[in-house]
Amino acid sequence: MPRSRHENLRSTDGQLSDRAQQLLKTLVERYIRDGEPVGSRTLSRDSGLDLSPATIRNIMADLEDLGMVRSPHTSAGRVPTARGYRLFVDALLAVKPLDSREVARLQHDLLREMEPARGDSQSLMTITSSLLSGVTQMAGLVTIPKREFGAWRHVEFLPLSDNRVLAILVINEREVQNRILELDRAWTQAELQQFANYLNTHFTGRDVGQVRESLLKELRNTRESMNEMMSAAITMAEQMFERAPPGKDYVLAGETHLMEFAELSNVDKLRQLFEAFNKKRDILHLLDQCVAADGVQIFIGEESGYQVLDECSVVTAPYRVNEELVGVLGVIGPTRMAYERVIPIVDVTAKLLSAALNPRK
Amino acid sequence: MPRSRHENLRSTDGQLSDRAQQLLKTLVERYIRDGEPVGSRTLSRDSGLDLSPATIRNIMADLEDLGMVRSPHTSAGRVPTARGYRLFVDALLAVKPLDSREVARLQHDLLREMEPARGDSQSLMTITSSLLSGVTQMAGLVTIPKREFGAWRHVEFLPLSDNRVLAILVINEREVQNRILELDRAWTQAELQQFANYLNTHFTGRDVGQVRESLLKELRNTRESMNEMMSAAITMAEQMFERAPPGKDYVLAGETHLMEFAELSNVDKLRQLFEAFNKKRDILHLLDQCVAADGVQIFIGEESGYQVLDECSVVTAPYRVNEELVGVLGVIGPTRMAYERVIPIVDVTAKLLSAALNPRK
DNA sequence: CTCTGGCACTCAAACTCGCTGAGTGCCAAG
DNA sequence: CTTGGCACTCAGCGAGTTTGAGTGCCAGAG
Repeated sequence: MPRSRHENLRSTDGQLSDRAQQLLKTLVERYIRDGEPVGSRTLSRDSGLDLSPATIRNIMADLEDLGMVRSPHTSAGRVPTARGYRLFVDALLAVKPLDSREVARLQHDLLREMEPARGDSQSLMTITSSLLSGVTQMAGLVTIPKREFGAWRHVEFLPLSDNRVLAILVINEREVQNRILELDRAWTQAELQQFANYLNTHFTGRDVGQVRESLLKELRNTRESMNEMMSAAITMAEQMFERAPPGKDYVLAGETHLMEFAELSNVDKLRQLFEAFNKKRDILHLLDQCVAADGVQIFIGEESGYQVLDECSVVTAPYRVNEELVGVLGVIGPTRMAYERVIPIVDVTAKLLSAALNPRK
Repeated sequence: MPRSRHENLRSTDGQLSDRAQQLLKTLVERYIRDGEPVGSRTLSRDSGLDLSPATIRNIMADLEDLGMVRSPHTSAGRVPTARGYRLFVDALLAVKPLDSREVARLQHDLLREMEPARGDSQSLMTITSSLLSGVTQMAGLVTIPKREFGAWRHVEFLPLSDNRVLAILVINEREVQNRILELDRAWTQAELQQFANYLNTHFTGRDVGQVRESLLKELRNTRESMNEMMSAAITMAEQMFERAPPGKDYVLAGETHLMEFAELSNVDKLRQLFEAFNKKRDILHLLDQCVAADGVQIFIGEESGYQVLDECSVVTAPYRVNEELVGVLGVIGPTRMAYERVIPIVDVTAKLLSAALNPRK
């Protein structure tokens, strides 16, 4: 139990008093702006509450007991903790939905960059990541969707040695994926051609995700009634989908921006962070958690559970194709970032990317 | 004209005396080992020359006049300059050709990693780059060859909208390249199929580079005698080769190692370096100069002409396919690197990669 | 002419000291 | 509950000191 002498600053359910919230808000805003511990005098001046520094000191002591703020050392001002940021972001921050002129600008920039890469979703991810990083001056991040989407265009099978077959699948206008299939027997080139023809006539123009699903269903339901050729063709297509695309898992851009922040000027910390980016595993795991939740997600500092992200926050939003969430994008920056600006940017960018990926346009 | 009072320490043609060379050698070795300015006393002890510190100081003054060494400040020892390193690697360094056990180890590691990626040269580059970085504890670097190589396997043309065609070229076992061709008129799927058939029957199994050359020749020589179909097919194939592969230009690995070096602990310098890696342009230009020269090439510090590489050295070696130099690989590290070790490693790795890429095995 | 010991000198790095100013905690009075 | 007052703390800064490694130069020995 906190030994604060001002228990009544919080209402009974553990919430903070309005006054305390207002002060926390001002403190966080100040700290985000200047990056320096905020003292009671400053708060007294800037909070608009007309309280003396002494009173504010009392309230700050309470906030400290609650773990919302802390002092770097005895005679410094207060700095928000992860928990303080959390409250700030959840309850105190008024995210204004981004000036429509700015939205237009983002959209314009994105479309301009995307123009030459139309139809190649890998490039779209890269471009979007760069845009995010450029506009926020932090690191941009876009996951490559695990689920395939887009219109089935064409498939081609080429025999390799040892029962192996190279499958080439063209999706959309210009997206080409290739896998190696390990089969249980060798097929002649003519047979493979037949399979490809069969699949192409059936599936061309349909959404790849749907194709995948209907393959599963069709195989189970009508296996007996199929002739050998159809059956083999479908088995191959199935295997093609099973082998996950070998590509990378997310596209990162503008990592170098992170080097400009004072709180990351520790080279060792920086190194660990960059190594985590390269290893990808942890970051990916974190991002996975964000695909599920609709809307903007925020991880603040230690909240993420990964030690390297100590002094970083991650702001993400999922993007969708055909109403289905398929990936996330976002930014990574110092905990001390301008959430107010970053949140709507990430939000809008996710929507713009969704729009760009959406087949009907 | 240097005002040294010991002109005779150099022989008439401007070379250094043996003694001075020996001292420079010891100095560079020391400095590479410890990273700290080397004083006259240390040299007197370690050079094996049986000279007093005072004498050595005189010689050092000469070396300083010649721009081989410099003092960080008055009362510090001497540190090699780029020119000093240059003389060291060119004349003083005895590169022993790497223990055959170590070669075997390298080869073993490389082959083990490459096994699952056989036939996909992009992956081979990535793997090689990682290996270089891992074994040298610096940044590894492999350029993607500009010239294509490998056996033509299969080509496929798919019509897109607006006279555009998606060309898919399969090389070797599993390497798939695709380009978009902008043509002067639309072709039907059947026509495109004919073109592809024609090209495949003619070229399958042949080296892509040779195909490219013979396309140029054939088109000029026999254009008149060809029927329209052949002519169109060849024009398309030509265009396919013209459009450079869209991929990246080099594969970098282990940049993070560079953060561990004291001379790069300046965050700002580090940022500039990493930005140069991302922009690629300058680095690529530097690497281009290395493809021509056979054998190991070394750029030391400012020699490269790029300001960001100030305190870095780049050690490269070209690799080849079919006796032809097609790309370079190498490492980037601090000027103060163990050249003696790095040079043979880069050399051998280039040979190993060449072997792995060589079609006849 | 070459080498060497000696000597004066320089300078970065490490440490101390004291000061200042921003800020705190606590208390007693309004 | 709020406030002014007071004692206290502590990082940061600048100035001063010491230390040690190392230099340059000189004069004498070989």
